[in-house]
Amino acid sequence: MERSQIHRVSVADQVAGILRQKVLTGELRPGTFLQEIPLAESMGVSRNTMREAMRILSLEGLLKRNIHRGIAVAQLSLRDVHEIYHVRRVLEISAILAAKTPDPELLRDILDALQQYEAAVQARDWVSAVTHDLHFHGLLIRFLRNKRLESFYQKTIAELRMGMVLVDQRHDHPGILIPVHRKLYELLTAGRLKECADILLQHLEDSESRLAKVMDNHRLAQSAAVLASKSKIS
Amino acid sequence: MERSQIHRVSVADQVAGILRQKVLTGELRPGTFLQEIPLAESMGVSRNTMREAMRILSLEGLLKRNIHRGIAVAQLSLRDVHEIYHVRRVLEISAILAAKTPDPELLRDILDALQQYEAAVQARDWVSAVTHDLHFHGLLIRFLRNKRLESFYQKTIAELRMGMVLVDQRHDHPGILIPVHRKLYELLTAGRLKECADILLQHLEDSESRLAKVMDNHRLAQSAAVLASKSKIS
DNA sequence: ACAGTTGAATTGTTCAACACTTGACAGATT
DNA sequence: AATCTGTCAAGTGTTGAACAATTCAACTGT
Repeated sequence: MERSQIHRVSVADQVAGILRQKVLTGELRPGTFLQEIPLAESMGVSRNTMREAMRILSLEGLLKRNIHRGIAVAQLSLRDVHEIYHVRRVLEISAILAAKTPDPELLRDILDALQQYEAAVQARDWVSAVTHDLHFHGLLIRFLRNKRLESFYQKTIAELRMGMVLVDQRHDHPGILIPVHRKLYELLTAGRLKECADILLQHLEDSESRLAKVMDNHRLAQSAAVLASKSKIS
Repeated sequence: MERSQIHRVSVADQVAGILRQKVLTGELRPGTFLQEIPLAESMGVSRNTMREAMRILSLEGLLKRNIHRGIAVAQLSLRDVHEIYHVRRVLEISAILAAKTPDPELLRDILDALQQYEAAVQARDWVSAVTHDLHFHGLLIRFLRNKRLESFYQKTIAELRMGMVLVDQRHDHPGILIPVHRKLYELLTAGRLKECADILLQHLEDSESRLAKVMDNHRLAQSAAVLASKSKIS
């Protein structure tokens, strides 16, 4: 019998998973207030179970808890974005430099991710492109062969993705990044790790400043909209 | 009024804090099974609140949850120790290399920790020495100026400390490490970061192999004790 | 205007019950 | 004797209802 196929997960964990999906896909947008009772009823679970699920997500950083005031979907500040990219630089570069004798199977997975990414870009499917882009980078971390670092990295990337769904993906141009990713893969397989790390560092810095710019524009547009609606009221 | 002094923390968080203390000090030893109802009653809280607290600690990695089977204090394997030291190497070395223009106040805190550490060693107070040793290293991480990396590091160190209380501290000789820490501090203040990182790397590797050795001896002693008790039964 | 009060709404916490799993034990079967 | 099977107690998972504590907005009277 396949022991791994059995579905033994607690309801609270499943609810946390569903909620996590909704946050990461942007169905629940940053800043949204979540009320325990309506949410619990809408998902057919008890309030206690919903509280456990929300506790999980708040410990992951996806929800922000204010005691006696409610729970809201976390909002990334520019400072958060800077921190997250700092984490990425530290971990991804460490990972590249650790790829002295890379696992062939892992290299093939990375190539797969790269090709799917390129296909998505060619099809102008930006959402899919972002997914495979992040998957590509996530696979790099596996060179570290360290569960704790991997799960911390994934948790951090989840925060980043939450912030990214907010901005309109089409304002960005992930297609520009194809040559960079291809170059990273080639240097990696060639064992030229130092050069690969340098390119990666540059890539991450570019990526950060591009996202920061988009988010800043978005923020300005948002506050302008708020001002407009306020003047309409008065 | 001092708003910061007001006691606005949920009971579940407080219970989690108390439990965390008990685990880190070794009052609750690795492998101990925790039952919800007796524990909740002993601390005067409800079962649900205790469950929330245990959920927090299990997400921190201090408790291990087996569905329908109970919760136990986590036990570090040698592989875990290796992973944790890997995390330390990656983060602490990144931190040292980031100390290009170190904050003078932080340097003074580090010096304080160093001196307290040396005093504890001189007084043969090993428990205190370990505390200040870990505090010294924890302060290094502040050079990264990154809340996410800092809290991840602290969480990881907590796991390590939990594993360390198990073994008798006196078998180790933290006094040997005084010159290393002093040297690290001197290189750091002199701005000789690359050398400092090299010494630190060496120090962490030594430290890991020393702990691994102690833990392995301890493990052998434990299983020998188990065998002895079994033979006594039969 | 404005400080103080009231009250509805929401979260924090407790309690009691039931469903589901697990592990151990006793009896049946081979 | 060894193995299988059904039963049972204990513990966790989940629910629903209740009450306490806190916040926030509306109302009050001055």
